Amino acid sequence: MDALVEATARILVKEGFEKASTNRIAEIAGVSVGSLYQYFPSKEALVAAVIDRHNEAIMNFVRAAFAEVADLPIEKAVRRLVTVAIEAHHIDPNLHRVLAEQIPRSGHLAEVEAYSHEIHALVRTYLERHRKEMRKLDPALAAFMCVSTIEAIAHNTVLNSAEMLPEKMVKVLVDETTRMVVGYLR
Amino acid sequence: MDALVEATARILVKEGFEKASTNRIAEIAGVSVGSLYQYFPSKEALVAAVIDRHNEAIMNFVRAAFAEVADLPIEKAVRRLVTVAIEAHHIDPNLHRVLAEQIPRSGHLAEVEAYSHEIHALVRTYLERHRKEMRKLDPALAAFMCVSTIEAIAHNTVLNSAEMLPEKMVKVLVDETTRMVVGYLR
Amino acid sequence: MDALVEATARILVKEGFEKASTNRIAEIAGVSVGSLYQYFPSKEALVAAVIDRHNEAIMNFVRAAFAEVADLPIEKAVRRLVTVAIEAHHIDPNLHRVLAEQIPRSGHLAEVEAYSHEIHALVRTYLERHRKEMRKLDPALAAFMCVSTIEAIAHNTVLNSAEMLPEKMVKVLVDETTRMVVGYLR
Amino acid sequence: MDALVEATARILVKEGFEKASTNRIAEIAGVSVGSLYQYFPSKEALVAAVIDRHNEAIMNFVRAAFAEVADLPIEKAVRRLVTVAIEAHHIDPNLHRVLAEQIPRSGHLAEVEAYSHEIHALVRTYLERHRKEMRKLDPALAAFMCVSTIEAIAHNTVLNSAEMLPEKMVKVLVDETTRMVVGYLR
DNA sequence: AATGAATGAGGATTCATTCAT
DNA sequence: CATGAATGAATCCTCATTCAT
Repeated sequence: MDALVEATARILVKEGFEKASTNRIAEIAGVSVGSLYQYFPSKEALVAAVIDRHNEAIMNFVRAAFAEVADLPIEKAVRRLVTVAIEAHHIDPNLHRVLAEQIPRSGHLAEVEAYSHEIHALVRTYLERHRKEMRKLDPALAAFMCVSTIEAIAHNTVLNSAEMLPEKMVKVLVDETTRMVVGYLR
Repeated sequence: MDALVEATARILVKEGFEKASTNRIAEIAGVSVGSLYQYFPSKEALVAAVIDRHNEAIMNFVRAAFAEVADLPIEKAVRRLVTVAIEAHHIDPNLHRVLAEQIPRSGHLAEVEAYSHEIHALVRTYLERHRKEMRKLDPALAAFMCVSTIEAIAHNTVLNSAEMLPEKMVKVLVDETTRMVVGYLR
Repeated sequence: MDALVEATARILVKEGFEKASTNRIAEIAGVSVGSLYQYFPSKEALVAAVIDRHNEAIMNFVRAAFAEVADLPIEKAVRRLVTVAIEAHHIDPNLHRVLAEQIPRSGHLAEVEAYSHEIHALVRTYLERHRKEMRKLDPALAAFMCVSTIEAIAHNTVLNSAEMLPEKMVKVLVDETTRMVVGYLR
Repeated sequence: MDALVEATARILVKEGFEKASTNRIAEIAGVSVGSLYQYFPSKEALVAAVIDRHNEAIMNFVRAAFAEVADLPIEKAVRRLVTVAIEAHHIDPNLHRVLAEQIPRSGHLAEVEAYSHEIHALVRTYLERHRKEMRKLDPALAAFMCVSTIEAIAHNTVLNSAEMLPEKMVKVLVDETTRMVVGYLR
């Protein structure tokens, strides 16, 4: 039931993980607990479904971006990818935050790491195709550097921006991040 | 009681947050639950104390590093700070991981953000003192970029390195991160 | 539906009473829960059907034995009946055991007692027909004594023999039981 | 807490196993569920305690009887033991019935079988000491026959007598059982 | 007649917190 | 000060039963 995943996400965001009891989730989804357990074998499985749905949504953005960017020169490519990273974090920032907290303890690290690996692989592939535009560097290492940097800036920008930064500087941040990453690669 | 904070940290690391019941913590600390509540008004307060102790330990490293580095040129300073960031993540990586998960849900975000602000301020101060070595840039923005980048790489290196990177590349990583950050600032 | 009774018996034996949910029974029987409730008004009714089927199977043995034995002298008759009692416990020993546990709590004591009465009546009838071969005794009382003794030994032999007795002593046990009962009657 | 065992026994007898929820038991015992779990790790452990208490009470009768009877000739000894068996079944017949149902499914068969073994051993020891009064027979086998017979008659007498027998015939039943068993042994 | 999704009361168990001693 | 027995609300999950299709 899609309503159950939706309800779980909503409660996770609005009331936190502790309040997300299976009975409450079922109630919000408009079904009975019994029905919940007809579709999901455990609370954990429900949370896993939420995580997956969210990650899949993000990955759709990301995969599309890499396709788009495959033949672009690094400056343009990085700019686009940074923009996409920030956009991706805007998909559902509050859910993203809650899930970031829940994932490690929910035993879904494995699934999430699969996405992480995919992103590293995509970056690495791009870097290898465009190695002539860059200085000599180890593709795996460079991928790690780029992913860590872009991901962190996007994460902090979207999740903490009100606290840490003058608002509405996304354009500037994209510029800066692009500069940092491209400077590093060249 | 310091033993209580220690016991909490130990259980958090060894058995996870779910197993860290107040009764269990008191038992490990060698006192009674009653005594626990004599010193800490709630479980949350105990966790807060653990968070604080850990952050204080990290901040000691960090503050010392900034003192050390205040007059160094940016290349040397950044290299030292990156090294310290990685070392700081090594203080108690498992506890760090658990706390990173617990903090947002424990309502202690505020305390943690104070440390975050302090670090941003330290970086910003350094950058302002050394602005002649750099291109023209907004100190707050540059601080945000540097802290995000260094913190992310240190975090990912220490917590996930086995998964993502060939081991024992700390030296290389410090070089690369330094290059990225310095390249960005200049 | 006979498949339902069969499925119930199978689950009762293989997975125990706790696992025998109506949904599971229906699944094993290859029908839907709805169909189950078309044929049996409740889970209890299903269990009752299993009990009945099992008791009927046993009673067929027993009735046949009494017919066979009606004109035999007591020594031969008792030997035959003891043998049959043990054979009857071999029909489906595991089901027998599970049902022995379930019957009292399932509220089917009444049905089972009807079979018990029938057996007592059969014994009593035999004893009355053969009273010349015996000492003077109250037929009801003697029937109670004989049935209790034979049933208990057959039950313990089949259900616990591995624990309590050297194996393969059935022949000896029949001899002994016959001796005890005949000695009592004469 | 003894009140908990008592409450469990009472509920088991008065309302059946299905109604014996831990919350209900705690309520009847006059404590909270939490306290129940302070003393017993699970519902099963509580039931085990009830079983043990009941078996211990019975075994006190039985052990005393065997001590008393050790040097008596078989006629007197058997009469006494039969009487004690019936008395023992009178200790708490309703509880006895419920437990007889619960034991096999509660996984406490092992404990109960220990008592069974003890009784067989006591009988066997008696028989060996008095073998001169009897025909030649295998002590283990004879013990099995005697225990099965006496136990069954006592059980049926106490638990089903209203259904199966004219009441108040205990004296007669003791006579008959003694006759049957002594006749068998001699 | 058959289906199987939906129901929801109920059960075992945990744990932060209190308070009489 | 310290203790730890006692509390009971809250949680996850099961299962007999119903009923719209």
